[in-house]
Amino acid sequence: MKELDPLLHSQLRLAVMSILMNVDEADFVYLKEKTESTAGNLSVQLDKLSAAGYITVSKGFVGKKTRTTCRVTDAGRTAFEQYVEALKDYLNL
Amino acid sequence: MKELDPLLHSQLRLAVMSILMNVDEADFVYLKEKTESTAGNLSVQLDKLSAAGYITVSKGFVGKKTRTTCRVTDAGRTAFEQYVEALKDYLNL
DNA sequence: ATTATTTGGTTTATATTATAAACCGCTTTA
DNA sequence: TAAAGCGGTTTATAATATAAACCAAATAAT
Repeated sequence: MKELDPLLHSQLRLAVMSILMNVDEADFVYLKEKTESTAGNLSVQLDKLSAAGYITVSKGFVGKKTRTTCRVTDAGRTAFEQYVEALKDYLNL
Repeated sequence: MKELDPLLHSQLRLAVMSILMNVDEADFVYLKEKTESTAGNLSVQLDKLSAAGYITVSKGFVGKKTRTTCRVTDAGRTAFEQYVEALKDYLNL
């Protein structure tokens, strides 16, 4: 049985990656709403994905307010796809 | 986004359930080999699945040696199927 | 026949993880 | 100018996964 990438095998990180796979970019507030997570938890998990090189996190401004934007990287995309393939074995798909 | 049953969202427990979904029953030694897990880890995770009512664990003898046999219950089957459906959303399947 | 060794596990300790709570700086509103 | 919100981060706590240590019974070796 293939190993399941532990970085992706976490509900919140997987949800974030899943969203980012489908949109060009998404900001912190959007991800928080979509995933129904707390800000603290989301912040931590984004850091981990970022540290792993699976996403990029960039901070900018929209007017006077800060805006944190996330994108999936090529490495993240590949990791996600491999994770999906590995999971299929487990799910009998 | 649907919640992912935390009992199933664990590599080893998922592997065990995945195996049990396909065979009528499987014993401890077989599960250990197939999942490449340590006995301690497997023992703990089988207990959890059993406590949740997802599997039954029965101890018997084959000759003079003990034999621990596991089967998935109807509740386990249902939970597994729901988990798979929920995951599909995340994986974009 | 007694002393290893192996088999089939369980229990307990530890490291990792997920999660929430508390906090912080900046803005807007009262 | 105080207080309330927004957009987060940091830190503490609870839960989880995992391995290490252990145990009893059976088999093998001396």
